[in-house]
Amino acid sequence: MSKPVRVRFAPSPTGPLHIGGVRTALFNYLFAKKHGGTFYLRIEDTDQNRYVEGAEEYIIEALNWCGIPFDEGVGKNEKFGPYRQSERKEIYVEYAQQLINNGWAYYAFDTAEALDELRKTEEAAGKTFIYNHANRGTLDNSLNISADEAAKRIAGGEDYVIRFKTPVDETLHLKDIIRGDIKFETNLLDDKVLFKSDGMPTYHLANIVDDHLMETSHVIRGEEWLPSMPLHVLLYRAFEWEAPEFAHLPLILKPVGNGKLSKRDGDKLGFPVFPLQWTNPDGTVSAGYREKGFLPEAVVNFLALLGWNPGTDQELFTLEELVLLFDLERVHKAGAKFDPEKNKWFNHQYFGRQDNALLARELSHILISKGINWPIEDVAEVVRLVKERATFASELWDLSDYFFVAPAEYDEKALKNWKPETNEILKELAVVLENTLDFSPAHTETVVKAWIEEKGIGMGKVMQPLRISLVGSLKGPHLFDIMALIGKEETVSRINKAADTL
RNA sequence: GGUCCGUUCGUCUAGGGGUUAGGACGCCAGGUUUUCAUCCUGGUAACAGGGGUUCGAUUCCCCUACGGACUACCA
Repeated sequence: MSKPVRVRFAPSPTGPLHIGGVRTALFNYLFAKKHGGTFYLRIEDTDQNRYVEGAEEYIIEALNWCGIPFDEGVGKNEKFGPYRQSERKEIYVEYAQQLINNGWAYYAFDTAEALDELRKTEEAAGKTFIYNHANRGTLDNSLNISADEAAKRIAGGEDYVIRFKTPVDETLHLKDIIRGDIKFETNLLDDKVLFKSDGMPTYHLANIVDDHLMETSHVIRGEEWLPSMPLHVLLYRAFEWEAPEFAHLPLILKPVGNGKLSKRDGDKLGFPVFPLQWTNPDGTVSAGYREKGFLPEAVVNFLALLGWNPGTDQELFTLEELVLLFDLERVHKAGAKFDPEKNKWFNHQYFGRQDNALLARELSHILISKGINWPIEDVAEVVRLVKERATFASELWDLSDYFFVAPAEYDEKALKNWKPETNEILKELAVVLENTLDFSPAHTETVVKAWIEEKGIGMGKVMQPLRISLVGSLKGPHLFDIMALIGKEETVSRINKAADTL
């Protein structure tokens, strides 16, 4: 590996970035950083029909949110720019011409309709139509007419495309870093369109030209590109360029059933498949990891382990560790089913490590919207007590509402053990607490336990009703911690209210 | 249909010619927590099938089955 490592993420701005795309970007990023190389972003917008407003910005924002920003790309260190293929049109024209001149490509005048017709007839006969060496001599292209005539037709405004003249009778032995050796027969390949009649190159031409011009050392992309690898390698040969190394990543599959992960799976099973929320053209909104409360570290960690692992039992990694350990040779070959549960587990891991003060600020927003005004230090203390129960910040309110608001109703199931004498016990306890000056958890615990001992009643007979009085149900952190936070007055009031109403 | 890729617990995966086939998620049980959750401990569960090669194959080879991708003037 003498060349400096330069890898790219090259999405099409046709909509929000899919989680599979994020993983491709991540692996490129990790590989680049691991080898002290460059990770660049190229926008492959050669299909004007599929261009979607805002998609490019979305991609950039998503990469940034994930913590895997590009080093070079649109609007950033444009050393090899422009990085938008739509702005590189003339470059492709030039290279397409070069291919024509060297006999590696030819003009084809066949209309889309004519080709469709051929496909249909072949299919009806149980065969597959492929535009290649077997029939290019009989179709409407420049191979079958003189150069003058071809030039005349083009000058006359006739629509044409440029097709690759695939070599014949050759077995290609290709190497993929992940999959090893792969063989292809050139005779089975088709003469792909390199240049469209609308004046734009197809993916294949633009991709090869740019990867070369932008000095790409490794092409790391999804498995769906594997079938076009022979074409790409052949193109490098036609241009007499050194080809980069290739690595085709396994796909991310549906959690249940067969096939690759799609937007609909997320909707159906209730998890996001996009990093950031996205508003579709029809007004519907597709959920995003960020808006659902996932932490970027958790998403990255989970994605990194989908198809790769370092060979140890470690599951939690910082980005730095991933960079250090990442190795394309250790990428799994088979597709991986997306597991929303494990995804959540990762979030829970990272969620619990967050700073209490930071989470307190998030919870405060909710409190304020509900007209509750607590000192931020106390909110932080609440967070400290409940956060291990949460996977997302959005759960914080439901897990802690009783700190801020006295229970409006009591859980019926919890009331099963409520005895006739319970009300009397609570009344007495309220008095005891009323007369307790130090309301710190340690002290109230001593006081209450001593009182229980003295009364000679069971712990459960007191603690359970006490919890119901304060919380409304059988859940939550230690009661004495709760009491200290809500204060004596509130504690006594809640106990009396329960004793009076239940 | 054709081409290519793939196949270890339900899921993500480690492993590799001789292992009690390891870990994680999930699930179940026990413990801690006088509650719930967390946490801890334990349990459940896998080499797709058939042929070879070999003293021995889950591991290497072949076939079959199954899964996937591609098969556009989309990327």
